[in-house]
Amino acid sequence: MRIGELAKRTDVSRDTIRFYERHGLIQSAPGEGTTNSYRDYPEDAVFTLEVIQDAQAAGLSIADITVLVGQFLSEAPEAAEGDDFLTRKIAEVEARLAAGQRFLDMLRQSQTALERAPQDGVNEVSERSGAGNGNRTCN
Amino acid sequence: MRIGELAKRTDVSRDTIRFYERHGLIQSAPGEGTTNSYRDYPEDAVFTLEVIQDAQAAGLSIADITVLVGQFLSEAPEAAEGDDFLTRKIAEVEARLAAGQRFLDMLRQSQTALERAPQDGVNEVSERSGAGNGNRTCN
DNA sequence: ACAAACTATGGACCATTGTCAACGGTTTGG
DNA sequence: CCAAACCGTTGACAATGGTCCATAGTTTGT
Repeated sequence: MRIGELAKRTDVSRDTIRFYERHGLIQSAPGEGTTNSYRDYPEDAVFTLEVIQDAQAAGLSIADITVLVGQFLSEAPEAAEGDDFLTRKIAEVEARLAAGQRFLDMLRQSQTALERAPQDGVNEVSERSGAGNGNRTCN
Repeated sequence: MRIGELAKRTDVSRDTIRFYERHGLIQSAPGEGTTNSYRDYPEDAVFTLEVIQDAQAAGLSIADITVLVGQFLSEAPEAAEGDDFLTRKIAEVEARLAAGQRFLDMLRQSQTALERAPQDGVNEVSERSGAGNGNRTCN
């Protein structure tokens, strides 16, 4: 497909798609059997772009995503160093998601507090990592 | 406490602490009863900085965090608009964490696949949002 | 056939989030 | 007392992740 369709289907702008391509995140081929300069994006570029969105939500950089997406979508005979990288990134993302979850819990507590006292506004939210399910890890 | 101690206790550099302060994320007072220019950081700045780390892991910008931290740590009589902002941010963070979790699941699947086939490297990981607990939301 | 819509390329530009260096003043341990 | 370590301010610098513009060629609907 051409870049416009890909952009529409993934909600990623053309400029951003080209930016990703320049950085090696996705690939395209010269248009099959045409003489123009239009590039042709494979069907799975849609999937790749969706994964990239998720990976960014997980806090990974373009450089990291490039490596990881390369490991997903192609053969990966570099089991030794590749898996090491993968393991490090998993730990990193786990930590980040746990922290994000911690913050989300705080936001929800704050919202609850506001709902129950809509006029006099003093939040008694404090004491990091309290009891209950306050600091569950979600693994 | 002074900035050096705060930096050590939170693992946030002095420069970054000052950067946050310039952007209104934390406050300091002129040193109590001293004539020098040293600032004094309250004890709860440690907590605030920890929350900031978590909030960044949740994908929030400095500007957003400034607003939210202000709502936590001070009185918040603006229930109407404030809670609206809070609600939007909660939804945003929920979506981001769900996406991040999706990606983490992919990483783990990829790792499992690599472990079971350490030499011939073709990952048959595909088909977004599969069965099992693959796309649980963690809420 | 012709305008509207699409495409590629190149480089400029931007916001965000820090980081660093320089300079001069302050505190503190020995 | 003196050097080492600390502090504040200013302003430059940098990496990341895009976004925009101009220019020029291509496709497509009517």
